[in-house]
Amino acid sequence: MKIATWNVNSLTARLQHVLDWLAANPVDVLCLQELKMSDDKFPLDVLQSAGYQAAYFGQKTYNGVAILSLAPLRDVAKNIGGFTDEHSRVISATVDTEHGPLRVVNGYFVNGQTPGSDKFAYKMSWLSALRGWLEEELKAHPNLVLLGDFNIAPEDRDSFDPVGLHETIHHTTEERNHFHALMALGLTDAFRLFEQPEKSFSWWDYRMLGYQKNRGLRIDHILVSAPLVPRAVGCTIDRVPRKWEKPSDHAPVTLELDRAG
DNA sequence: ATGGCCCTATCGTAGGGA
Repeated sequence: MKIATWNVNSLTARLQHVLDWLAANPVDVLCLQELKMSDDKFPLDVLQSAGYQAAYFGQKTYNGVAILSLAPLRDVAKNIGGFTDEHSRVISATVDTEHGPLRVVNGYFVNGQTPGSDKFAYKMSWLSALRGWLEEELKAHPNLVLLGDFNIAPEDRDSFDPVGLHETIHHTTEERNHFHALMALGLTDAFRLFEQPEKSFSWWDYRMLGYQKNRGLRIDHILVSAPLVPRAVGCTIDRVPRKWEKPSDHAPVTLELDRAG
């Protein structure tokens, strides 16, 4: 089965791209971030017509996350347990696979704007809350995948300019420590389980011909719990939709579990 | 050298993104 993540930068603006991408890449589960719409605007009908069920958690203008799935979704939960958040940033659900239940945790992590800012402080407390909550979630759900837009480039090789952007947003030691703390819970960066091209990124700035010059960051991730590691057979970034007209600034990332069949 | 785009909300411009 295949599970993917994609920050679409407005589902209103990108609905046709999502439908086109799913038609070409019929993944079992697609996690979306930055819906930028309230729940009453969610295009459930058209997604169902494409064969997908959906759990969604939106808000007006900003943020918003959804899980699309060919198979039924159950036990849907919103945001981080025990953490009061005015933003709609996390949605979780369980999908039943041939190898048992899979808990899917889809997150639109805080951007943080600038180290030292209030928004950066919010990012740090949000990440701390996420870690504490996930520690318990992993006990309840051994087969767990945490995926989404992390807004963290975990290593220097995940940035087009690690020297020039040293200790700037997405590159700070504090953010990377949080990423490592998630891995210390027993999560593995699925992308790095496999050989990958150098300068593999999942986001490129709209400005400065970012995509054309491959000035990007790898900030969209799929982390898997220990029982899923031997089941992983591939993890790839699909740059194709980044070349489409009026694209999202992010590309989808896909993990394949349990070789098709 | 600097900043250069896109989306939303809303109708000229501001906030946010990364």
